Formats: sequence, structure tokens, C-alpha cells
Amino acid sequence: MAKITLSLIAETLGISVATASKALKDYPDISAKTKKEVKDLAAELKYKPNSFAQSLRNQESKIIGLIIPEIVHHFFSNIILGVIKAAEKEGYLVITLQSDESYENEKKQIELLLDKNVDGILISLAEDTVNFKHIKAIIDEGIPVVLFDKISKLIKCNQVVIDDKKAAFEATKYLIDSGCRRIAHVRGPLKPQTTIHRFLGYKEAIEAHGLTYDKALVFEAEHLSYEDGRKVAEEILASKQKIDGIFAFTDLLATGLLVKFKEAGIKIPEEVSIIGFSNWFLSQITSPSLSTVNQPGFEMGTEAFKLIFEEITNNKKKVPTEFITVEIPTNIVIRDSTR
Amino acid sequence: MAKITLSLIAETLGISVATASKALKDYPDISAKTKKEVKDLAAELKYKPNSFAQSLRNQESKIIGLIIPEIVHHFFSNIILGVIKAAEKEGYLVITLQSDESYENEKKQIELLLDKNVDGILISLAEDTVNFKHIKAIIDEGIPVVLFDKISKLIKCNQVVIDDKKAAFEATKYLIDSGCRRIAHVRGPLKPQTTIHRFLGYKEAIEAHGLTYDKALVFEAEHLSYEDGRKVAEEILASKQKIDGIFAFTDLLATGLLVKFKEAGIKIPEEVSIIGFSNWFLSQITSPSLSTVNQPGFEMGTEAFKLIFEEITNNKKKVPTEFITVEIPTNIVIRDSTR
DNA sequence: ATGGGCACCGAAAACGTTTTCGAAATTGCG
DNA sequence: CGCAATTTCGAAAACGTTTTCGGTGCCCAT
Repeated sequence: MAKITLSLIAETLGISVATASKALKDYPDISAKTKKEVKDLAAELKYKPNSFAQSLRNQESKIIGLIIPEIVHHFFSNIILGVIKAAEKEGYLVITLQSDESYENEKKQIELLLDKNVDGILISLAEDTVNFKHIKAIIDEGIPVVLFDKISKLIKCNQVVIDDKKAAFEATKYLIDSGCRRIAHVRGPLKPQTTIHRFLGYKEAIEAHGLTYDKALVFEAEHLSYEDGRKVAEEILASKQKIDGIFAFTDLLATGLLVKFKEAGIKIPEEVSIIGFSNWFLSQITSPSLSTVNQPGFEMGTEAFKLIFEEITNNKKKVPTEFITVEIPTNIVIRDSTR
Repeated sequence: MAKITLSLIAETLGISVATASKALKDYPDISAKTKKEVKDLAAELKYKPNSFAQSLRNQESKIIGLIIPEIVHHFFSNIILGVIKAAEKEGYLVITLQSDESYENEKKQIELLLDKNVDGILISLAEDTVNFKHIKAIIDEGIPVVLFDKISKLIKCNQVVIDDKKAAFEATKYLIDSGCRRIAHVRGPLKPQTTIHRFLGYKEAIEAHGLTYDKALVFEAEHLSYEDGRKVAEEILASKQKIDGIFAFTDLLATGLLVKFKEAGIKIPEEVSIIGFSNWFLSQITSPSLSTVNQPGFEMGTEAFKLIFEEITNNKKKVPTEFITVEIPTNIVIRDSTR
């Protein structure tokens, strides 16, 4: 039951630890015979190098950190999965933490990860993070950082995003192409950049297709909840605005809208088309099922890991990395809530 | 920019590394004066002990592994969150892996975690795991293991579960108490134990309340999908069985049933009450919203971590742990799909 | 015989921390 | 003042791996 170490192997073979180590790693200055002996014995004893010792010696943990605002969330859990699967392929493991959208937590958690000497950190910024000193500090320490989804252009590092404006443009365009002429937009609270970009995409699509943008058709939801979707639907109904299409900021809002409109006796999609955003699981099971914009979380996670892996490898080879912002393409998923 | 190590501190203070180390950990054989000097300097230089060295020396990583079948899943992502939050409080971080319900992956991932010298492993077994040698092997190596949700009584270790039978009993009882007399059960495929337990709970509730159990009222869904829920609904309708209540194995099935019944012009809950299982997010947004059994993932995760933490601490103190199986209580959530 | 070149191996330092054990310095006490 | 007890510290080993930098031998050519 003794621990299987290099020195054990070396001892039973009558060679030195150095030779044993080099034999296992195919150093050219070890004879084929010795290599075979060492490898055979290692296999027989099921030798597993001690990762603590390796990490200490090589100054790398083969672990990366992942901080997201909210784990229990269809989009984010897809990102987690994408990161973990991509990392696993390259021999990396992932420590996940949830910031709860809090700047303070984010800061503390970065410390925790640095204390564990992770080889890099992937972050989707918390909502109330407006100061980026803590992020810049880790970058200055030489630890690779990749930002995804909730990012900031002010930070010099690799980033992974979707093109919200373009996606919103296309969603709105689809409504227009399918015959809608008075299209409302239900947007979220102003803070995240995404709100603005999706709004702009909506507006540009309207104007690019010979329709006139009407401020009265833009409604703001306080939160991004199902309940808020219902509330906004009531507002729309109360406003007596005549509309035949809605582009909602997110699927949850869209679902609230859809249900309330149905309850009000309005036929979806015959009278009003509705399109959401994110392609969460629930959009498949509303009735009618919800058309939406697919926000590919898995791919974003995969790409984020690829970027950090490249930077880590570059750093080892002392070659500088030039930072890029990767845009993951979105696509429209047409179901039954649009004509 | 030099690394802040103990020896750096020791050198600038003109003492030995040993003394510096002991000063920071309040060893009784260090004078108050020296302690203060060391601590002050450490704080000033922002000294952070190197975790590699600590791990190597102390033989512990302060990291635990978590293997689950599927990350993108409301119940499981709640478990992840519960584990991570509980771990964070005790100074542990969590490496998460997804087995994809595959025994082979499960085995490989356990290896990965052991290679990283995690201090313990939490596992929800994959569906096609029927052989437990790989789990027993880690336990024999002295690594604490806690099983949760998908467990096996054949493995001697701490476990965290819900009482499926009792929960099913109560769900069915609620239907009976609210006036249902011909209650169908839609169950899943036979393999997981949960299927059997929930069925038994249903059956016992029926019999305990003066109703007669009728095999013809039990329907089997091939998978646990929304689509399968719809299919089973058609079966039920085609069978011409007169029913006034349904207890479904899971919310997704229940949702399929609910939608199909509504499409067939049957009023929910006036004509047929439906109750699901798990309290996924989607059960709030069906119309009518779905009554269900709350399966508290977060609490299960928290409890699973507590158990492994206790075992780790026991092991350090050389006190033996006696294994227990913790049952997390479920509760019924009544919404609008039941009378 | 002498030296250069080659193939093979090992000593030792290094990564940074923790802890045992013994030594030195100080104090207490008779 | 002498001896024992106590306080305070440091040397060194240990955790296990990796890699540099020299060695040995041995062969071959001169």
C-alpha cells in the first residue's frame, strides 16, 4: 500500500530518480533498454505522478477558474458545459464559482482562484461590476483572463461575445419579412450593454425596411421575469396601440407576453407574432412554441476555453498573444409564435 | 516583482524560514514580538502561501470533485450551486465534471480527479453504471466519496437522497384529498430506482385511501421528454379510460400531458388534475401553472458537501466515520393544475 | 597510448512549505 | 552562584518531481 513514487521505481530498478523521470518522458539521453524497464514497471505499479509535486516544480496547475453570475440558468449552464468539455480535451479541469451578480463576490472569488494558482480565469462580469481594477490586476500579474458574454471593451484581453445588434436586427427583419408592420420591442433595464444593442438592432431593422420607428412601440420591463412579461403585456393592451408583432429582449419576457395575450383572446401568431431571445429550454414547450434567437452558450464556452488555452500555451513559449474579440454567430429558430 | 515567499520574509527580517512559518501560524514557541514583525511584513508584502507547496507538504488540495450526469438541467445545476456555495464557506473549491450518463466517462473522470489529488468526490451515478468497482476502489484508497440522487445501496459510503416513495404518496394523496377518484400514473422507464419508488408511493396512496389500484391506469413513457408526455396523453385519450387526476413522474412529462389534454378540449384542473415531480422552472410558466413535488437540489448539494467535509475532517483526526444516508424532505407545491 | 566524441547515467538544486527535534539563551530558584 | 526549567529559535528533513550540468565509461581514430 506504499505510495508509488519515482524514487520507489528507481530503487527497485537500481537506478536514480533522475533517470527514471527522464525515461518516462522519453529523454534522448536514456537508453532504450532502461526506458522500457522503467515504463514497464511504472505501468505494472500503476504509477501516477504526484500532481502537487509537478505543479510545484512546473509552476502550473492545469486548472482554470470560471466565474459566472448565475449557475442555475439555461444559457450559463450551457457555457459551463462548453468550457468543461473543451478543457477536459486538453487535460485541464475547471473550478466553477458563482458571483451572484455581485462585484464584491467577484473580487473575493478571483482571490480564491489565484490562491489556488489556476493557470487562467474565465469571467462573465457581474451586473454591478463597473470598476475593472480587479480584473486588470490579474492580467498584470501575468495570469491569462478571458471575458465572455458580460464583457467590457475597456479591458485588454481576449473576449467572446455575440453580436446582439445583428441578432436583434435579424429577428426584427424576420417579423417584417413575414408581414408584420407595427412591431413593438420589449426591452430590459438599461444597465447591461446588451439591452442597448438589441434595441438598436430592432430600430435599424425597422428603418432599413421602409417602416418608421415609433418610440411608443418600445416598452421597458423592470426585470427579465415571466411576471414582468405579463405586466408589460397588460401595458401594451392598455395603451391601445395596434401592433402585429413583438420582439422581446428575452424568452422569459416573451413567454409572459405570449400567455397574457392568449388570455386576452388574441391569437398568436395570427394577430400578433412574438419572437424572443436566447432559445432557452422553455421556448420549446410554450403553446404555441416560441420563435427565438439562439444564443449558443456551449459554443461560447468552448471558444472561451480555446482562447485561454492558446494564451497559456503562448506564455509558456514566451510568445506574446494579441488579444481578439470572437463573435459567435447566432441564428433564428422559427417555431409557432411567428407567421 | 519578485515572488513573495516565506524565505523572502525570513531574510529581510533576519530570521529563519521555520520561524517565519511558525509565527504566521501562531505557534506557542515564538515570541509575541517576532510574531508581530512577521505578520506585519507579510501583510505589507501581501504574502500568499504557495498552494502547491502547501498541498505537497500537507497532502491535501482543498479541492473536491463533483461528477453529475448532466449539467444543463434545472435540478442538477441547483445541486452544483448547493455544493459550490457550501464548499466556499469552508475554504474548498469544486471541480465539476459531466459524465453524460456514461459509465466509461464516469470512470475516466474519477481518474482525472484522483490525479489532481482532490480531497473527496461527490457523485451522482450515471444511468448505465451498474458495476461499482470503480467507486469502491476510490473508497478503498481512503478518498471520501458521497453519493447523491442517483445512488446505490450497495456502496458503503455517505449518501444523500429524497424519499421518492413518500413524496409520490403525498402527491397522490393530495389528488385524492382534492376529490380525484380515478387517478392515473405516468411513469418513466424502469431502470432507475426512482421509477419504482414513485410508482409504489402512488400505489400505496391509492390503496390507503379506500380506492382500488387499477393496473390499466398506469402508463409508461419511453423517455422523460415533453414529446413523450404528449404521446402518453394520446394513449390515455385513446384508451377511453375515465380519469380525473394524473400523477406524472416528472414535470416535463406532466407539461406534455397538460398541453395535449388542453388541446383535446379537456379542462385542467376542472376535469383532470395534474401533478408533476421536481419543481423545475418550467412548471411556473405552463398554463395553468403546474402543481408539483419540490425536489430541493440546492439543499441536497449543501448536505452532500457537509457530509464529505465531515468525513475529510474525521480522517485528518483519525477518527472513523460511520456512514449515513440523509433524506432531504420534499414538499408539495400547489399551483393551478390541481383542484 | 592519447585524445576526441559519443552514449548513458546520476548528483544535486530547485519549487515553497511544514514540523520535528535539538540547541541556545534566558529565567527562576535554592 | 550554580543548576534546572523555560522560552525562543533554527537546522534539516520531508513532500515528489524536473532539469541542468557534469561525470563515467567505451569506441574509434590517430
